[in-house]
Formats: sequence, C-alpha cells, structure tokens
Amino acid sequence: MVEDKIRKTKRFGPKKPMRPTTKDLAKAAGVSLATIDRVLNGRSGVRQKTVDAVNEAIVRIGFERNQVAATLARQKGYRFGFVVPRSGDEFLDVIVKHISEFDQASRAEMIQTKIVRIDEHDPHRAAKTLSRLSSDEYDGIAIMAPETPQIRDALHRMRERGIQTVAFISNQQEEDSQSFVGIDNIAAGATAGRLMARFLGQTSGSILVLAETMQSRDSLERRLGFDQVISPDYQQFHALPTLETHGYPDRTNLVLKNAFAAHKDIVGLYIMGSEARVAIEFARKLHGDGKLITVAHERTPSTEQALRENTLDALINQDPGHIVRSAVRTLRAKCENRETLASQERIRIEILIAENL
Amino acid sequence: MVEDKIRKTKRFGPKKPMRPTTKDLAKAAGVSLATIDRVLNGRSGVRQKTVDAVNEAIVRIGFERNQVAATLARQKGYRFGFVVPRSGDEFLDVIVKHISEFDQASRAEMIQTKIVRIDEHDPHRAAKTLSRLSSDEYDGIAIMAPETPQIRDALHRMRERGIQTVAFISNQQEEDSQSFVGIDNIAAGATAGRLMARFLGQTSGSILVLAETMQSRDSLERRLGFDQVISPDYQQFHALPTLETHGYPDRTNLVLKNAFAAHKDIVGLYIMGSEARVAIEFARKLHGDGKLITVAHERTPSTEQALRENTLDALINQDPGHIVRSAVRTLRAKCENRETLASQERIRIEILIAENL
DNA sequence: AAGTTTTTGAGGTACGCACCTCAAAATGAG
DNA sequence: CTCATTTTGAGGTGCGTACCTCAAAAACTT
Repeated sequence: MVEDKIRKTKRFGPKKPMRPTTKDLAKAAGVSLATIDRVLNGRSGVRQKTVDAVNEAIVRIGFERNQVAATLARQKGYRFGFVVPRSGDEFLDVIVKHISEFDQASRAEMIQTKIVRIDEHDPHRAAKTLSRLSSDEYDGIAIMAPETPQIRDALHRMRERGIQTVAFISNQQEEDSQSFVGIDNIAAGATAGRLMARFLGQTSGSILVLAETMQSRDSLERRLGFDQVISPDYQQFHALPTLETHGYPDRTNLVLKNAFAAHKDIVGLYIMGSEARVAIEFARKLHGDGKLITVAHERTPSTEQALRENTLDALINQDPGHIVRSAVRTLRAKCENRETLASQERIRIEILIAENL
Repeated sequence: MVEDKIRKTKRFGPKKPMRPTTKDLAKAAGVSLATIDRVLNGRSGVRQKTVDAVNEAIVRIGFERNQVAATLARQKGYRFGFVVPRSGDEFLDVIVKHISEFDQASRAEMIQTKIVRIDEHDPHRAAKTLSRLSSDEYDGIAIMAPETPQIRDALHRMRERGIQTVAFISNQQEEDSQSFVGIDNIAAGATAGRLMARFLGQTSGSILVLAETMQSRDSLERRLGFDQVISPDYQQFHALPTLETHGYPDRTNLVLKNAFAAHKDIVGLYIMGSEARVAIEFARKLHGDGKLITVAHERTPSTEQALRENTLDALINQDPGHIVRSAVRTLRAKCENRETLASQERIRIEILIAENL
C-alpha cells in the first residue's frame, strides 16, 4: 500500500512545471469545468462577466489549450476540401498530386483532405457545387477559382454555414493575409521582368508576353509587375501587348507565329500562364537561331525539362507542397479560432534555373 | 433507458468507416492488447513469431497508430535540442530566432525546442558538451557543427544513449537523407556560378571568391559547384583562388584590397560564407566604378538590404524556417520509428533578388 | 413574491493509446 | 515429467479535452 503512494507521484517527486490544464483554469477563474468548456468553445449561455473572468484567468495563468488532447477528444480530426477547376493544365495536376500526398501523410494526424472539382467556366454551376458542400462533411474549404460574383456569394454563404474558407493560388480579392495562400503575383511578374532583363544583358529588342487570358486577375497582376520593371529601368526593351492563348494549343502556335512574323526583333518570351508546354515547344524550335530568353511560371514536368534543356532560362515557381500545407494550417487555425503566424505562411516566389532544381 | 441505446450509437447510425485502432489490431492478430503494445513500442519479451503475426495484421488491416492519441498518452511531448555554435554570424542569429519562434508556436503541440551552444573551435569541449546531454532531457538533437572526429563520436554515443540525431545546415558526412537537413552545397555553388555568369553577360574578367575558411565542407562544396559551372561553360571568366577571411573584418578588408590591387579585371565577387557584411560594405564602395556582379549566401538583415540597394545582385538562400521545421519533423519521425517523405523535407536552394524578397 | 428565464455546477462518458501489474499459459531444460 | 523461464493475457489507470445531462442557483419579470 505504501507502494501505491509512491506510484502516484510518478517517478521523481512532485516537481510540477506542467502546463495549466482546463482544471487549473477552472480553479483560477473560480468557475466550473463546464463553464470553462462553454467559454473555450464559444457556446452560448454564459454571461459576459463570466466570459471576461475566464479570459482574464487564461492570460493570468498562461493557459493554452492542449490541441493534441482537443483533437483526440473531438474525435473527428478535420475534413478539408480543396476546390479546384475541373479542366486543368499541368500545374493543376501537380497541385492535385500534392493534395493527395498530403492526405496520405496526414491521416495519422487526423486530417482528411478531399478534392472537389468545379467547372470554372460556368460560374453558375460552380456556385451550385459549392452550395452543396455541407458543414457536416467539411470543416473547411480551400478554393482555387477565378473571382466571380457567384463564387464570392457562394463562399460567403459557406462561411455562414460554418465552413471556414481560404483561397489558394488564385486570389479572391480579400486582401487579408489569413484568407489567401499564394504568391504576390505583382512581385512575381516583377521578378520575371528583372530576370528577363538581366539575362538579356546589353541586347535590345521586343519581348513577347503570353497568357491564357487577361481576364484573370493573376495574369493582370503579373503583367503589371513585369511592366513595372521593364518600362522604367530598361529602355532598350519593348514589351509587346499580351497575347492570349485561351488554352488552345493551335491558337497558341498561331499567335506565336504571327507575332514572330510581325516583329523581327523579339529577344524575350515571357510565358505568364501555367500551361507552357506549347509555347516551350515553339521556343525550342527557335532556339537554334540565337538567344531568345524565355521565362515561364510554375514547375511542371514540361517546364522542368525545358529548364534542363536550356530552352527555358528561368522559372518562377510557387511550391505546391507548401501551398497545400499552408492552406491546411490556415484552415485549421480558423477552425480553432486562432491566428497563424503570417511570416510562417508566406509563400515564396521561387526562382528556378537548371542548377537549383 | 431506450434513450441510452440511442446515445450509444452517436448521431446517425453505425456507419463505421473508422480507422482501425489497437483494439481492432489485437483482434485481427489474434493477440491481446498488451502484446500489441509490446510490439508497437518495441518492448522485449515477445517471440519473433508473434511479432511477425502482428506486423502481418498491421499491413493486412491497414493499421496506423493514431499519433494524436499516442502523444497525449505518452504525456510528454518531445524535447528537442538545437546545437549551434557559440560564436555566430548574422545567419546564425536568424536561425536562432526561428528556433525560438518555432518553440513558441509549437508549445500547443507539445514540442519543446531548446538551444544548446557549443564551442565550435574547440572540438574537445564541444564533444564534452554533447556528452552531457542526457536522454531524459532530450529526445533528439539537431546539430549544426563542422565535421570532426570528436563530434562524430559524441553523436554516435548519443545515439547509443537513445537520443535521435540529425545534422542541419552543416553536413556530417552521413549521406542518407534522413540524417541531414539542409541544401546540397555543390548545387548551391553551381547556382551561384550560373547566376554570376549570366548576369555578367558578355563581359570578361576575373571572379573573386571569398570564404570564411576552406577547411569547412560547406565552402569546399560550394566552390566545387561554382567551378563546375564557370570553368567549362564560360571561358571568358577566370575564377581566382578562394580568399579566406577567417571571420575577421580587418582581414576581410585586407584580402579584398590586395586582391583588387593585384587584379585589375575583377568583374565578379562571390561571397560564399554566411557573414557577408564586411565584403558587402567593400563592394558598395566600389559600386560606383561599374558593374561588379556580387552574389552571396544566406538572407540576413545585411544581405537583404544590400539586395534592395542593388549592391548585391543575387542571394542564394536556404529558408531557416523550413530548416527548423524539417529538422523537427525528421527527429520526430525518428523517435516514432517512422520514415519521412524525403520529397517533403528537401530544402530548396532559393534564389533571391530584390523583386522576390 | 412568485414565476420565468438564464446561467452555472456537478458529474459522467468517450477518444486512442501508453504504461503498469499480476497471474496464467506456453515453452524450454533437465 | 517436473521445474524454471519466457511469453502472453486480462485488467486497470491516466493523459487533457469535448460533449452531454440534469439539477441547482442566480438573475430577471411582472
């Protein structure tokens, strides 16, 4: 029986530098555990006065909820949905691959991630798909979609249903950092511009800029950033108006051919869209001629190979793995009513060349 | 009493796509929970035959230990130590800052990270410090230190004491990816070389290479990578022998002055060490003259400012935040006898210019 | 003051696992 | 076959939180 007592105090003595628990908090606040639970989890039926008292005690004793125990008790990790366009380019495939990989890796952490496809060309249908996502199937949604009124509304209603949301890769206008995971596309365009200019060096001539469509915010921003660098700092270059491919290979080839026919002094090619395959192929054929400097966005099998083969000179990338993880961390923080460390969640604008792949 | 039954089956029916628990595993393997525990946690006193049976059942039913519940039950998160040099440059300060930040942010996840300083110039004392780290104070150690026999032995003994180890930033010869977190310095040197060459363009001349010491593996590797690019691909450049600063500002100024006096055709400066302040200051004064292209390593307040001011043309960086997180994930995986996804833990060689800071 | 409503407390169960003890069973040695 | 040893089972406790119920207390109403 003496043994029993010894066992109680674990190994060595009562040294207790432990983190305060809910029980400690209850004592400190002079309320019961039930009330602590109500306050911590934002349930109703607590007087403001009591809420304040609890919050005061939280800071006073430095209470911090044990997330490990919390998720265990909640007995329902988190279920997050990644909403992505149905029709996709190579970059989308990469993203999707990373989402599934993450899902695999985080099963042990009780986090589920599913992929939801939407028709990005039909905002109405897309919004309808979104409206079907219920809060007892998803705790949060990360969405990659162009910014349209329908989608914005759908997201708004989703939030009202209690589903947390965050935009990734494609911004949704909400400028606060807790709602968007991705790069600053103006800066990305500027980075592309600077590299282009520096790689071109002393030569002069025109620069071709290619995009899928200039309807999208991303392209607009990249172009803006690009011009911000090229126009003032380098008079020897002339950046031509953006050519739009609308995602069609044939059209891409056509506009490129026409452009090169019309402008004999093209020295640079800036591919803003994420589908670079066709344009790269076009550039590859030209490469014999001389030094066409080519810069593109997003690492995919094609762009990676082009970089290795020297068809591409530089690649501006945003790490899909980081994006996925960051989106999940952001959603989780929102679910737990926390803030994230903005510094930790910032997605870098990566510059890739053959040597640092 | 009828209510009771209803309560038992939670909300809606017995729909059970749940993850198998230890209980399920016990049933599947035809053994008791106690045995499962023995096998899972590598305790002794189990016949090989039984171990095999359990492992077979694990694969068969796809059991995966619930880490959340495990860490809660273990009632002792993880205590990791980051061993870093006592005397440090700016980059070290940045690293240390990130370690403390991580410590703050992960308290709720029950992960503690402490910083342990060692005297990197006295391998004997350093090893002694390491030998003092006990396994009931640390579950794992991440170490940033030059590779010496003493340290290697100390690490070895540490592992025997049951402390997991991983090297970060400075490699420790163990080539397997699970033991090192940091960049490939050969590739980093090559990246610097390529950027240097491309930024220089058509000019020709000598390139100055500066290091703290060529004793260190990192510098050797960076230099190797640098030469691998410069020598074969660009005959117009001549990379001079590495100058060593040994960390002394005065000496840095001196060697730089002498070098510029001896070689009138210097067009590039490659700063390999992480303490770039003095060299940058030197380059800043020269900048009026013309186009000295300068490339350095590691983002610090100084290098960042130099990049903004255009004194530095490019910066090769390894993200300290990622390094810290990756080191912790790696250590944790080792503690839990798991493997990490190598792809997820690879530290990128980042290229920074003014536009993508 | 009596009734109504709101707020609080007490107590329980569960989550999945770690870690412990003791006895029972299986195995091996002689 | 017996005895010693190794291996296994049964059962319990606790981690810190979520979530639930029911009754008691406090706060408002009229």
